[in-house]
Amino acid sequence: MKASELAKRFAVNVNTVRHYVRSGLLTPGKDASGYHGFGHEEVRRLSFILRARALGFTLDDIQQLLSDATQGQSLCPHARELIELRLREAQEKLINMQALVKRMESAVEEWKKLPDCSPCGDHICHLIEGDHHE
Amino acid sequence: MKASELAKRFAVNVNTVRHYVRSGLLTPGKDASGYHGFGHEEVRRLSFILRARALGFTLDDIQQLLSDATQGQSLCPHARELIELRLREAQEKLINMQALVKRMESAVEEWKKLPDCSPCGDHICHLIEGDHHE
DNA sequence: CTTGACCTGAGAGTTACTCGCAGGTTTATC
DNA sequence: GATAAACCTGCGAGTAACTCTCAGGTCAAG
Repeated sequence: MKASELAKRFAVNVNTVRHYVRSGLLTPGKDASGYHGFGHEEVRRLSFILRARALGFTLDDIQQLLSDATQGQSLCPHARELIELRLREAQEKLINMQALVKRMESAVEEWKKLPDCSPCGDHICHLIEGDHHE
Repeated sequence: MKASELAKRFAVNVNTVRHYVRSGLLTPGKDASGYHGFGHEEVRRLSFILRARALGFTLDDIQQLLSDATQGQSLCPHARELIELRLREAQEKLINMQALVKRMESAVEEWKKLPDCSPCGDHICHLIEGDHHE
């Protein structure tokens, strides 16, 4: 199976597959003419990668887990540890995003009540510099 | 005023100031020995940049707005347009983040009930590949 | 046998910093 | 007045996870 076929099968961009190959997450063989040969093993690996990605693991985490697996270890303890870390990070990021969206929404609302500013020496833009979103 | 003094005044990393200089957002003069000279104008610009950044504008947006301003135009219409765009993007990102955090939280909960997997030929990790978070 | 479709690896671009480096400057000490 | 510590400078590279583009190789059809 070639990269493009694998990509189609999982509905991902072919460049994503190539990126995973380049990063060492996938290690397809090669046929006589230099084309990739993705087999069962690679299909399973990509499936695993996409699942893990959807759970918030970084590609580097996934690389570590796969490397645990090829050494015959159970990767579960490692996976449990990592997901808790990534979850905490994601929760923090979420809180920041929520605050940002709130700031942006209230700025949009406030700005509706304000006229456009004419340029003057004191400020660059009273909408952005105003104190209505402090 | 040198870069480090400006940075301290706004409590940002001095490298951030330098980054803004490199990107053309700040355009300090130079003194005889090659050190930056940040004056009132630059202080005002940095203040504007930080406010705009906190409202979700990208540095490229801010560059555009500042360039409008130096051409004597009112940048408000442009700012209104841009913030609506960035807000839509941020809302979408927020929704994705919320979904991700939810998936992660329920995975962590589910995994508590499951034992570590022993390696077997059928899967890489049943926690990650399992169907409990579909 | 040529055209067009497809494949490959490698390199660069994205965002907004952040860090490290080599070399120049200023200040304090002896 | 020499020297060392503590600054400053621009520049290059690294971060995450792709995505795009490119030149060059391969293959099937007409």
